[in-house]
Amino acid sequence: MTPNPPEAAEQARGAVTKERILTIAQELFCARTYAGTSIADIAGRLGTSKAALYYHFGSKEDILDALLAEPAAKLAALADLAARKRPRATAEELLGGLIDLFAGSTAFTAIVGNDASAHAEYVRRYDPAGRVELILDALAGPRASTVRKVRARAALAAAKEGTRTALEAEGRLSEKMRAEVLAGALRVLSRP
Amino acid sequence: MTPNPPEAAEQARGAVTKERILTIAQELFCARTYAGTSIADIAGRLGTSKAALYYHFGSKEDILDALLAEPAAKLAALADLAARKRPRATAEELLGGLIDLFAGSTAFTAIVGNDASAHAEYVRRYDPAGRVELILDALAGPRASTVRKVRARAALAAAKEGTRTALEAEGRLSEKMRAEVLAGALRVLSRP
DNA sequence: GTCTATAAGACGATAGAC
DNA sequence: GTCTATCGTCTTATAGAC
Repeated sequence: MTPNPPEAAEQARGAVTKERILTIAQELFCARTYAGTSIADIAGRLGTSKAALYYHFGSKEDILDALLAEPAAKLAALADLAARKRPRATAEELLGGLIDLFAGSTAFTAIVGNDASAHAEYVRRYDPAGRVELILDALAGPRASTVRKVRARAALAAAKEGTRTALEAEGRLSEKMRAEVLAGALRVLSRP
Repeated sequence: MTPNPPEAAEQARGAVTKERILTIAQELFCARTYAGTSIADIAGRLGTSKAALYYHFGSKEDILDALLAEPAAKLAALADLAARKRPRATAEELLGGLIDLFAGSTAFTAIVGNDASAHAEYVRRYDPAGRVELILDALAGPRASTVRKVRARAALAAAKEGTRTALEAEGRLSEKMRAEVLAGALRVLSRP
């Protein structure tokens, strides 16, 4: 990955820097959107020059890539689950899977359905099939009415923002909180 | 407003152009974020030069201003309601008021809580007091636990996305849909 | 009210030294 | 692996003609 690997120690330092870049980029992309964050902003926080940053990543898009590739793959798996016929996936499984996805990547949470500038890029590269919409369809049910579509979208939003808030308040998503958020999202989806 | 008003007809044409600019800007800011939309983008859709656009608005920020000033004032009124002691505002009143706000301005819906690039600007100019947080506190109740805060944030998100989806599907928010979205948001807020 | 032309700077990205 | 210096492009915004 790193060209001409010189020594184990230097390789390790490079990997650390790469991780730091991703952490900073995640924070800034979330706080100011992808389009609103410049390479200079990231380099400034990193304490290096822009050129140093380009040693680790070939482009600004590559940084976004590195942040979204893993959650995108997980989303694809969840979409497969949503498309499964029998046994049909339950709302618990789908919303629970989304909650775990949101808990696993704040960048994913901030970008999917929020940051349209990064979202366009994300869709082009990872989700040409519109997997979020696929999961929403599964949540709403076949040939869903507008009311059911509205409920599905609202449930997803509740799952997302609930997870984000819990994560912000407690640093991690405890089992208890996960159950709480999931129960809330399920209550939006269908009247008890 | 328009410098050196020449004739009623020309003034009217100017007002129409100004409205068109706002419509286009709203669409683009929502689709690509504020930071991701350039003056050239707007002028391109408008079919004029960038300079023509600057005749109607002094800056890019002024366009955002024109889109957010009215909903921001309504939000302030809602925050006053949230701060009222007796009779204390109900969750129905607060979430219903938010739904009406979301229904009244897609720009507000897209920006508040989503587009961080515009949100920072919005907060600086219109909401230094953090009125959304004030309403969330009222929804969660005094000295709220994390669970209650999570529920409040999830309810707000459900109200927002529910409204957005209904508006997208039917062009307007019917009374029936408003009641449906409100009921959903209330179900997240507290178990029945 | 709209145009062309252009200023002044930020942007993503690269070259080449160390 | 990081630097300085720079390229070309895009950005917001203005000047001045029509």
